[in-house]
Amino acid sequence: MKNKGLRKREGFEGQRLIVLPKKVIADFLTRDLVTKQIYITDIGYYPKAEFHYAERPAGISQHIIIYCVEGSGWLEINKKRVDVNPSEFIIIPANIPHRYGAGSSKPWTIYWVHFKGELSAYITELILNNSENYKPNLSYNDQRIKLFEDIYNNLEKGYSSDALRYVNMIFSHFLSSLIYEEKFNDTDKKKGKNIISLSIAMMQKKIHSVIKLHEFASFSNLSVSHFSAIFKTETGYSPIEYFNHLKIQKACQYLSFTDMSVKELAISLGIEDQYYFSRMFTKLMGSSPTEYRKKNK
Amino acid sequence: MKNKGLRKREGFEGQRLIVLPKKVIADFLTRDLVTKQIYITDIGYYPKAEFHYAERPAGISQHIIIYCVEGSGWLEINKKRVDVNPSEFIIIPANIPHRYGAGSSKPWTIYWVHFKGELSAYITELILNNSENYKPNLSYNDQRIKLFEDIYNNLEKGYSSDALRYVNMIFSHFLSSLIYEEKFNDTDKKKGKNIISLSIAMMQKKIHSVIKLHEFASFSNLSVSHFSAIFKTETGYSPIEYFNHLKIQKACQYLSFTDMSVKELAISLGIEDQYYFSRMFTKLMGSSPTEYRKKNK
DNA sequence: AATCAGAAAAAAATCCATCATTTCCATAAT
DNA sequence: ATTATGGAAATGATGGATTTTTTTCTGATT
Repeated sequence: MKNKGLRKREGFEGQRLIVLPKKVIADFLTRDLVTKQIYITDIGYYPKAEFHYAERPAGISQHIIIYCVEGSGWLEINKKRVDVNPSEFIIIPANIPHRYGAGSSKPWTIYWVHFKGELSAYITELILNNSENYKPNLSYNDQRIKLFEDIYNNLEKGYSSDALRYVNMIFSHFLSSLIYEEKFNDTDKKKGKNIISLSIAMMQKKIHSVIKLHEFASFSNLSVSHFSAIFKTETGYSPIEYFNHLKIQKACQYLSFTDMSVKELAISLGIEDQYYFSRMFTKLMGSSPTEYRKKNK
Repeated sequence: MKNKGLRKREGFEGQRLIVLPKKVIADFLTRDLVTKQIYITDIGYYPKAEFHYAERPAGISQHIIIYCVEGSGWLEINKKRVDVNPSEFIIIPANIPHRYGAGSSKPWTIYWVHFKGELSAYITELILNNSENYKPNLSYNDQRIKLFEDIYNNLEKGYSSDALRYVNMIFSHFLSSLIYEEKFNDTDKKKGKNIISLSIAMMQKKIHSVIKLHEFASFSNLSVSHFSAIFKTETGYSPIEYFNHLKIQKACQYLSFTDMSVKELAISLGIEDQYYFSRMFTKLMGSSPTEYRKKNK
């Protein structure tokens, strides 16, 4: 790593890389029903890839995905120059001229993979749909990296048809995570975290009672004014307004599925004054409670 | 569940099931390049499925996979009777006459899925290769169940083309785990071999504490200098640098998915000085912690 | 070849200070 | 009940100076 001033293509301390043999590609990957859809041809990891540089005036026949862990780099494609920073991906479609390289001050650390197959162009396109400037819109997720490492580790063990099929099926999963960010992240993580969603959960639980604004506020350990303010910016509604919406929603359910009178209904939702309830309902739903019941029963 | 003596096909307390609408199958799943390879038509979960019973004298056009979590059941296919016990899978190829049902004393709890697609017959065959009596040779692995639940949860949210592609690409991963048991289980097990991956595992476990270099070294029974040296050649990073990277990655997750303050975060990662943490983060990720949070939330 | 000890050089951690930004409350107006 | 506003307090970002730890290097030992 001491050849300052030179651009190099391979050889970094700690690097790992696997290039699938031509024979394996020809004999198995392009023939097997599973792998011929999508298969990896090369995969690797370059830590602190000083002077890393690649120039391909005619592109290559594989699609390329690069994931930058650290440091920075750049990509030049279609006369566009794209900076690449930590926790960003880039995708380079097959047969498109391009150049890329590590940044000079802080060279990037990257995972990369080349792939082909009958479905590859289509998938690449889907990823590009979720991208800006060849960078998919994604946030950090270590599950994605685990998939990558799983792939790498299995390939390292050899090229049995088993391993190859297995690896490329996981690769599908990996690719899907680039196409559909939100789904990939959604699983269970972002529930019950912040003050606002906690408050909303509380509203849902206490839908049958009267709760004053200051109770919500003190539940959240915030002053009334401040609580109000952030609630509004987060949800677009002020707290009580939101709470009332929930109540009206509940009312709709009761109207459709029970025979409760409007008065009973109002009381069960903690709204003492049935007339007030009726007016509120009408204002929100466009029709009065009984009208609504007629229409929806 | 009180209809003793009767065999029933649907309806168990706590059951979950999704049947993809015919229209979705016809309009999207069989047409999209990705999904037409493999797509799910039905998926579900039946807890304690008392009197569960299905008889299909001509089979059905989808392949079926059933995973038994608890209790027991049986399958009759090709004149063979197969007992099904906890943590076992069974696979039933399309168009083969069969019957199956829950055991009478301890009825099974099952996950199940029906699938079709151009590749489905081939995949089914591969799974059968790894099976005895229609039972894939597998040991318990909860990652597999997680994949299943991920699939279920995403389907539950709707049938957008995004969700459908995503789900069926994970399904690929799931299926591959049935074909290649050893590989699927291998991921973390084989890590325990060399000193470096042991150290990294330790880092991951102790991500919340301060650990000095000499502790890592003595943990590995190596001198500080030697440990440092081999760590660097293997990973491309020096030990503490690597450890810090892990911490920053963790920080990214917390920033995206929680409302923890930067100070709390720093402390939770064993970095007493929040200012130092902030600087380190910025240096590595290119943006300060709160900037990062804004961008990725 | 693998390992260690020791020392110099490099980098990381700590501490302190400063400035910018955000959060928060009290008050008043709507 | 909600929104607007000003000022106080807390939090966060950044820089420099200093101390501590880590990294790297060399040569010696097993």
